[in-house]
Amino acid sequence: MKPTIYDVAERAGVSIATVSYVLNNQRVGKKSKEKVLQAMRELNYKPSVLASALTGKPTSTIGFLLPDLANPFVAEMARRVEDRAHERGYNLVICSTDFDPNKEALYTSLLKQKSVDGFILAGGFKSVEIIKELLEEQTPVALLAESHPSTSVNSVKVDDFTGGYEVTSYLLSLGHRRIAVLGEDATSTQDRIRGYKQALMENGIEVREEWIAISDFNRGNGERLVGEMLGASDRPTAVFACNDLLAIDAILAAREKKIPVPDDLSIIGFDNTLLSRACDPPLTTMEQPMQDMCSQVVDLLIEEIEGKSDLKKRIIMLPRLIIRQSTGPCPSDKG
Amino acid sequence: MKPTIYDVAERAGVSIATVSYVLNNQRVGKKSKEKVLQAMRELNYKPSVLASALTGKPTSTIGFLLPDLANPFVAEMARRVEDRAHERGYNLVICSTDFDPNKEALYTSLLKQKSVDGFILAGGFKSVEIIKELLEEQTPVALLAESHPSTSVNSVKVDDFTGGYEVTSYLLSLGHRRIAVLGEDATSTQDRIRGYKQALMENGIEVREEWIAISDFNRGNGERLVGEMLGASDRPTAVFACNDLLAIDAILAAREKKIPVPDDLSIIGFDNTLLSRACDPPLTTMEQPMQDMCSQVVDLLIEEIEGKSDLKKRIIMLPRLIIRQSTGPCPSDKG
DNA sequence: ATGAAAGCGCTAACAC
DNA sequence: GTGTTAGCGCTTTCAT
Repeated sequence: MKPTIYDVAERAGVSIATVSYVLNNQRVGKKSKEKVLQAMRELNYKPSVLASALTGKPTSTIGFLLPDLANPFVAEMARRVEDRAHERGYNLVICSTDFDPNKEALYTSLLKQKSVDGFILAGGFKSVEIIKELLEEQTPVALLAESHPSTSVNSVKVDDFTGGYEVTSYLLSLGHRRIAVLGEDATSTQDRIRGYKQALMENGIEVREEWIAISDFNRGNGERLVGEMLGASDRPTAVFACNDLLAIDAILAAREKKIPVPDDLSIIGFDNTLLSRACDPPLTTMEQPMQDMCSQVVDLLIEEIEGKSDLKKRIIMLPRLIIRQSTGPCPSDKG
Repeated sequence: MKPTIYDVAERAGVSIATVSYVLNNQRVGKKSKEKVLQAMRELNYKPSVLASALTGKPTSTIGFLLPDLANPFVAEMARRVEDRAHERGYNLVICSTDFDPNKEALYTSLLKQKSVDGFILAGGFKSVEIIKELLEEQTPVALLAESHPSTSVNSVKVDDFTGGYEVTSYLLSLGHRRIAVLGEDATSTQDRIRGYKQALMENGIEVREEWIAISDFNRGNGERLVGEMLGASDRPTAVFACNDLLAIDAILAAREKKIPVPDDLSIIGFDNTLLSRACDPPLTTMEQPMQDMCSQVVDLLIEEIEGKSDLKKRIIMLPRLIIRQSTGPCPSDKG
């Protein structure tokens, strides 16, 4: 049987209270501390997190709800969050919610039963009610790549509006005037599109709603949407995809239609994932400072969990344009 | 405060035992059962997994140790495992071990303290000692995309030897005689290389050790290794990469050296991940029946956890060749 | 500085 | 069929 504090206490010739004290670095005589430590080593004793959690102590476990672990961007995020959490002595329970409010409710409830200390909710978390509920019951929460303007909750994200604005400005600077957007049904997309519209407007360019496509989360859907836009006689010369995965959809659509990228069509992504280097042509994209963002949410959450700070923060980071080979001057402008 | 069985019992006018019984679907009178259920609803009662686990019941949590969540292949695997686990009512605690035995030891120990019911160890798990240790203490374990011939442990994987053999046979059938391999330091690579050598030998082709490259786990390392092989005057006409990520490294190396794929160099991958469709040219690759494999390990592990079966199984699935555009006839053979 | 003992929420004999 | 009660392993108050 696994050794318990009783075994350790007995072996060290002290009471279980004393053992518990050394476990928690409380006041203990140097001598008995040494004996206890010795006994622990000899028995290869590992305290039970369960038992200690039952008495009210935290479990050092964080629930991480994300849309879909199979998405490389999300997976990379998960890895960064995991790393930081481990560094801080926490474990991660990961659940993919598929943008489904039912799953969100299910998993938050489940994880609460398992006494996670807090939640990190990653971009694309749908249910504001759940967030509010967690907040009300004082469950520590932090949002990653997402924020809720009206709610007082910790969050870390990039400035999506600026991102959209800068992407569009860059395309404009290349001479493009006919710029399409491919996004998904998420708040980040909305903000990026606002930035896109702003940039167009400032340059006196009309926004064409038929060039704003929102993909659902089925793989290949973006490819179809871009295909349709490219099929029209009057087609865009540039596509701003709201993430790298969608940008690849756009590349596939262009390839299908035999439209050379970037010569006849510029494509720009968002996220700067591994994918953006691997695809052909390598993707011009907006980089999100992933590592930083992930460390920050974890730290934010842990601060709240450990009660070191009860002020909520909203951290906004700035994205950065990475120019590769999927973008070029507007065709009609060329020599 | 969160309601406990005591609250429920009081409200329903029964004893806590009765409440516990309905919780566990034991013999209870229909009447009191109804009352208890009613009380639970009214109080929005959720049982504490901690407390029940402390009495020896399982936690319905599985520890999933994998090499690196940021690797898209691994992430996809994680997602499948997650799905199946959730279907069966289990949660997943995921830890990336980076092929580092120290991390492996750390996380298994940590998760044992948190009373996970069992472990799934994914391909590339280094430490045989840890596996043996888990086995000895009767901790349920299942291996995914990995197996240990000498140990009696549940495992699910593809037949790597056959995979390597078939990849090589296919390349041979295209006329290639100078075939390089790019692998990583994993048992799966070793088996695939055995298959590769076997196929070469059967065709009377000499194995050239300088064409067998093993990449470490630093990104871009594979690219360098292939670059070196392609730089030699006497270079291979085909590269067998032991996973899609490495195949992309090979594509990048070829692109760098301005060697057209597949015209002057055929490249073949393994895994059939999302990447293989997205890259250019789309990758010919061996498909692992990921979804099946993942469901199976989860089921295998849960069977052991729930004590429904104490026989160990080793499940071997067969990989399947997916032909896309990264492979073609050997240059010198061409019209 | 250390120990005795109550209690965290639940399970499972055992008794009725 | 239902209640009583003794734990599960640990924390923590209160004495000493």
